[in-house]
Amino acid sequence: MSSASDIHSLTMLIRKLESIATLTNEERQAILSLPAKTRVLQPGQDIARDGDKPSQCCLILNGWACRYKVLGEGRKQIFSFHIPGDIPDLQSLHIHTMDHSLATLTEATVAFIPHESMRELTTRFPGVKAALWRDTLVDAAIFREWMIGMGRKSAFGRIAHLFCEMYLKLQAVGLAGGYRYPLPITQIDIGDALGLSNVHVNRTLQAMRGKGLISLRSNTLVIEAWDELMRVSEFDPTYLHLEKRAA
Amino acid sequence: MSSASDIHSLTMLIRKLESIATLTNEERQAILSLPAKTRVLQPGQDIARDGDKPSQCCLILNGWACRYKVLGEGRKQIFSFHIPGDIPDLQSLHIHTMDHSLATLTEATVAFIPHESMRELTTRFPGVKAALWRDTLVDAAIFREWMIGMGRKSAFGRIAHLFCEMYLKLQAVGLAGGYRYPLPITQIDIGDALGLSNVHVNRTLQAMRGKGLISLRSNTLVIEAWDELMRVSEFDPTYLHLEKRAA
DNA sequence: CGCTAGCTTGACCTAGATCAAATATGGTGG
DNA sequence: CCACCATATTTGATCTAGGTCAAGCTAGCG
Repeated sequence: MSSASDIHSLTMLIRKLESIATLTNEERQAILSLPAKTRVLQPGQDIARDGDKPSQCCLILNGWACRYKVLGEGRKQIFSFHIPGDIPDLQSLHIHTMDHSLATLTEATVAFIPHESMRELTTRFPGVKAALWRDTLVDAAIFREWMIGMGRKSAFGRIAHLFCEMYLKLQAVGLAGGYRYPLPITQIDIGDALGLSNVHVNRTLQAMRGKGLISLRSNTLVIEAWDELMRVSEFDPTYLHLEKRAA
Repeated sequence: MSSASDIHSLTMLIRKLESIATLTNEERQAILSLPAKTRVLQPGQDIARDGDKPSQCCLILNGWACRYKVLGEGRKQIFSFHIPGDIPDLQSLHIHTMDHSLATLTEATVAFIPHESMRELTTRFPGVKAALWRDTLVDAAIFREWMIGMGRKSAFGRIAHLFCEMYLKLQAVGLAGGYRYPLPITQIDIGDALGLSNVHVNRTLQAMRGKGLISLRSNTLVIEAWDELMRVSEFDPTYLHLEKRAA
């Protein structure tokens, strides 16, 4: 059942989908009437675990989450960071067993939407289905871009690329502007995402500060030289497939 | 228009889709009646290039292909290997601009299917649409698994993992069995896929041969110790989401 | 005010890169 | 059948980005 505040929260999903696709008024209305149960989660809490068979999707309303998998001996790989508007486990609609885990990185507000409701929605509105499929494809495009980083870029380029990517993603849903945004994750998280040790992330961040590319204090990232940051990281935003191209 | 030989070729697509989903008789029939233009391509030929806006999908009937992107200074990242039954540019249905390239690795037979025909098919048969969406999601799962390799595994583990993965994928469409398969790619290709230099790929392959895990001569890979290969590469086939689980 | 999670620094080490040259190998044309 | 060529593979020597280990430091919070 949707309450007044849930309706506001589903606006976040509309904003996200409209950053990569176009929706009709009817489709927006239908999304707004999705039933969603909202919960506030603590940082570091698992939302879905490797092996689970979820019966609902989760929409991030506030805070950050990540998808990850742990291997032996404390090795961990983060696959993606998720921000408000994202449905990080959208794939569970079509792939019934989780092959990785999903957890909050910060305190987070999330809305749970039953698969059943999602299926009704996508059956009635093929345009919404297309937008969601497209979202999973953009997701895959981001994975590919991270693969380039881990396969062929230096630590410096990888981190710089991540900072560019998150800026555009946040900006697309109205959560960043003026080349600055809240970055509420640890250097260990950055390392686990990019295949680096926390020590090396730390040293590389200092180098980036030293070159005047960024400043990062108390979880606020300021990009001091956007063009240069894009250049050194070989960042080309095409792969995000944003409808309204940002600066 | 489909000729007799095209009908045979679309069987390959059915086989692939049935490895990850179930199809009704009606759906199989509809797939068989897709129009497809078949062509034979030389090795190393681009099928679609970064920046293109394709109006058709390409189905691999014979040979191998790969998706890749080139950066400056000869650096190249291969994102995926594709084998018969795959539609490597399926995403072009929903993402209109290519953000990477697609090329043959060997001489290859491919069938081109107009987007329009794919759209008709998926509109009439939601089950086929679901199977194709699922295919793009499995694709993304494979990207994630490669990310684990590049981020957190040794060269040895990465190559071993690739060998396990390709065996199950080939087996799923009937192109491998008895722990052996044709591997018609160079050591440079393997390096470009896994983020390694050709020299190091070579040395690692020798180590794998030395340990009696594989043999590889004249483009034929024999897995001499499947269990051990799985173990050293931390290979867990769950992420392939195959309907009929292989050995 | 003290605890704890995160950040920073230093010393040292290693997997894998790079560079350069030598061999295979598999066609091709004669 | 052979000589030739281009493409792969293999080997050796050397180098470096980034890992590992261990110890301080700092800041926010109860």
